[in-house]
Amino acid sequence: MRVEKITLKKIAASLNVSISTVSKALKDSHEISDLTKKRILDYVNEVGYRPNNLAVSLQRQRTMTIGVIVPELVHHFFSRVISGAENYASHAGYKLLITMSNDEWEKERQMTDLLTNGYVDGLLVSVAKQSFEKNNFMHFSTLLDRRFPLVFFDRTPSGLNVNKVTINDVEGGYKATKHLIDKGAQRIAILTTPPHISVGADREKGYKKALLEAGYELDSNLIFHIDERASIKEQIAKLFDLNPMLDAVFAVNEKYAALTLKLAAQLNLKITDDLMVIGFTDGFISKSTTPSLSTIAQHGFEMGEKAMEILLEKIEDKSSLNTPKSVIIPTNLVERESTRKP
Amino acid sequence: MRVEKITLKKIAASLNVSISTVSKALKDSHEISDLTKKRILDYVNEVGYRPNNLAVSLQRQRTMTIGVIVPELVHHFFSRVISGAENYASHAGYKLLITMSNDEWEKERQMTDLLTNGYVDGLLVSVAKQSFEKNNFMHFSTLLDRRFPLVFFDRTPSGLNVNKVTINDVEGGYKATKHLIDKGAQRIAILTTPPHISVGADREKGYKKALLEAGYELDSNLIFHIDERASIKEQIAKLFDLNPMLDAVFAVNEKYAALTLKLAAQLNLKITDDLMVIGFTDGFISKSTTPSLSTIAQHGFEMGEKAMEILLEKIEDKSSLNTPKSVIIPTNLVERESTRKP
DNA sequence: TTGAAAGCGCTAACAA
DNA sequence: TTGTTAGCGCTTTCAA
Repeated sequence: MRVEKITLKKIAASLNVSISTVSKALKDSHEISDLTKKRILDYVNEVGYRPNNLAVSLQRQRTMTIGVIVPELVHHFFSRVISGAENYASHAGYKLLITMSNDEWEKERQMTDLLTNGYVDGLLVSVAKQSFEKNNFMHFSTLLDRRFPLVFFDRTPSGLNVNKVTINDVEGGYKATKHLIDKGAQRIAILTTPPHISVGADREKGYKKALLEAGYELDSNLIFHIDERASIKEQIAKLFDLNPMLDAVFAVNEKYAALTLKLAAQLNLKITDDLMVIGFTDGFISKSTTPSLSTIAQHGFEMGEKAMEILLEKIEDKSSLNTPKSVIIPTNLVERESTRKP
Repeated sequence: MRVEKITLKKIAASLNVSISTVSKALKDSHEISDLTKKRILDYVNEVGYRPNNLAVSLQRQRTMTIGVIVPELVHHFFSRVISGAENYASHAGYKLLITMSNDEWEKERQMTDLLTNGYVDGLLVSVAKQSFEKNNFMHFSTLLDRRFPLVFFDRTPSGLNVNKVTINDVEGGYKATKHLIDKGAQRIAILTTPPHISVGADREKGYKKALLEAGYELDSNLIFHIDERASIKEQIAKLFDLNPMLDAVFAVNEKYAALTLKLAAQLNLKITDDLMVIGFTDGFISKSTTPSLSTIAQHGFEMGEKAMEILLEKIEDKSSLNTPKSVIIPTNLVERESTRKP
């Protein structure tokens, strides 16, 4: 069992050649004779040499890897974005290194630091909730100053002129609400996030826009900002308690939508006669509930691909860094059983 | 806007001191006078210097980061394991770098190579499906030869004596099936993976064991190996077609279980009178379906913590590498509506 | 065709 | 208290 690590230096010593000869031979350089090449290659295969990536990257000042920072991994949507990014990146010869911020500012800062100081050539980020709460994006503005290639997706920092790929959340919220209105709903509630989460706030804007446009009145009893630190289910239960006449719910994510459905079943409410529900994000959950959930599809995979496309463009052509690019991925309504009326 | 990168060398030159003085000052070394320290620190803060992690790691031969390779991210279970691993690691001062194999052998090999040649001090892996199909684990045996700290979780390579944290899948399958038997089921089907996926195969073993022990006969019509490249739903539909007398289904994962429930609703089968369903993995899906799903909880978070605990132990005490450690995380039955009879 | 040497950015032993 | 130097493992230019 071998334990010491093998380096070019050791190979060179064993074979009585210089380090540069070994290095060149491994790159199949024409400078090296076939005989020497073979001798070196044979030996290298035998001992199972692997170049040290740290040294290579340090020297090359290029890593061919891209960093991704997401708030969490459990969300189907983020996983899809990552898959899309991975797909695009791998075709271009880049690898992906993924980290989680856990929605914490400090961890986001730490991972940004780790990745952008040598590990990766570019960074893809969806911003942590806590960074919005603190309204602190200085770890990103430093990167911008350094002209480090950086693209945001879905959750983008406020007040910074950056590259970003998002969906039109206002429009998405509008579409969802409009759909409920078209189906005849009279009292439509929204289950949304606290106001500092831009995606939730925007979907809420769309909700309000659709209601007002249709001549409905806004009712603050119907607008619930879910606090995830407490029991989500109890908060939804309270919504039902407070609003006996409720006939439709727009939930800004799959989780809230699925829980609403579950609670409705417990309350013996008939979908869609008594209640209609529409969610957001077309993940596995929406397809597998009974009844299945109508939703707004976000196309995470495409978002990841597009974000990576922009990032690689910024990496390969640094001059393009001067003009931040902003792309909006279209959403669309997916109608399923939870809003399908005869 | 600053664009060139700042290094110790440049700082030293600007301040007319040596590189090592700057380096020491940044570490708050007692060797450096307070005056010089202040001068350096002030300057460093002003220009926003960040050490190059590549250089630091190369020099230190230590990165304080751990690599994780998972088949995919969309599975709630893997996300939970990662969270557990992250939790333990961060308390010990380690960071996590996550990559996906996409269940592909080549990508798994590539990421193993990338991470273990400089980027990380240790590796946590759940093996790709394709590696089982090819029965090729040489990228791992090379690591073992090199005595690189390595711990597997959930899906472990066959025929290699390695550190691993798993659940007892045979026992899990047994518990699930036994539960259905206890509830009075007569014709119990299993929806499982192709035989080369060890976790599926083991759960199937437990299924058979429970049936035989209870005096049931094994019926190959009731054993379905799902091929995920084709429509899962159609395959489940076929199971129902073939077995009109079917009264219970054990699905080896949440996805198959949720789809079974959905199909049952479409066929107007009453849960639990006509059909009972039990799944595997206690994720969000199992809780949110209607009826909610009974399942075998795998405790992914604990698995991640334990795997990381073992890995860090191997890293800190290299001598422990000689004795591979194998830990089994207990599973438990979670009874919900899909098997709850009056 | 091969080798010497500089350098990527940093740490740390040793010298001044 | 500060600076010089060697070296982590590699690439690459230039010399032999």
